[in-house]
Amino acid sequence: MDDKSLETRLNNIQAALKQKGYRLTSSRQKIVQSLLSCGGHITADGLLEVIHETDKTVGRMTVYRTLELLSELGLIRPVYQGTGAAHYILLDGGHHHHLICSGCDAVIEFDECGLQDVGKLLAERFNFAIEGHLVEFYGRCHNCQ
Amino acid sequence: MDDKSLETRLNNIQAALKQKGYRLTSSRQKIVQSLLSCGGHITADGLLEVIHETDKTVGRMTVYRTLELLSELGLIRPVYQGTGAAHYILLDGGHHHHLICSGCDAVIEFDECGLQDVGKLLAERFNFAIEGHLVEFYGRCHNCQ
DNA sequence: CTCTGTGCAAAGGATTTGCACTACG
DNA sequence: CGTAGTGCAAATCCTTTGCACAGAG
Repeated sequence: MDDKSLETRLNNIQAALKQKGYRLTSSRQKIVQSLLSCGGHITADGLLEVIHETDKTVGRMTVYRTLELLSELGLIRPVYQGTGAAHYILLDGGHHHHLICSGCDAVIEFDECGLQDVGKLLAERFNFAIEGHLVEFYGRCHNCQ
Repeated sequence: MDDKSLETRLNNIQAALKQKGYRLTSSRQKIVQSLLSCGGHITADGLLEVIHETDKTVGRMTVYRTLELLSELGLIRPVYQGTGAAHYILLDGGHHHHLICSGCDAVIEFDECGLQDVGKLLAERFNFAIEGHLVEFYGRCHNCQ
């Protein structure tokens, strides 16, 4: 389900930006690239640090604004993980699934889903245009039990 | 699935607190009571306002701390809804399912789930003690399409 | 060339401490 | 009675604006 290369996903996101009339600036490219290569599950400031490892010219504000933009486009999504700042997760193909350990905040992503049918049912019942979904299991990982 | 009365749910939460050695103060009782009666999906400050309608003696700090405590116990969970402050949702029986409209931030809760099997599979595969889950569909509601 | 996007600094909120006081058990 | 819990105010952290400048199209 999730066998796209980073390259492909980068292109998809850039295409989505372009299609909506947003510009493909070098800052945005670096931000998207870094977000993809680190796999998501990162805060805005955390992402800024990653970016600064290779490029100091991108500013914090641009990271915040780009993440907000990508959220609006439905490409990523902020979630709470532990306390404090928002963590952004990637929404490949509109959905995302993970386990979170409430002990150590470790994250394990998975692909199983089985929610297509439920989604269709809900879309009909509530007259709702479903664009994607997030599934989050929480509990205790191997080490924290 | 979700046919518990407010009374029952209040007792369950209070029992969970007691069992873990936490005290059942009057502030905590009011906070939990207000949270249940408003159905969740509310910010800390929003909840404080609701409480203050009937009781001005509960302080903001206590609300924040109680919500954090309930989160640790797995009884509620903070989520992003729109931007700004964290919204807390109730986790009855460990799980919660809703639709969120990305246009107007309306929330529709539902009971369908069908994730028990997936949960068991994941628990085995990752040696993970699953305590509950959250399912969030997002898209556009009837009015926002 | 024009207008979107950027970066800085400062403002604005939300959440978290530190500490003396209260009250549950 | 002792300790967990509370409330206030100040501190801290995260995020958003205001504005002049830079760069994509």
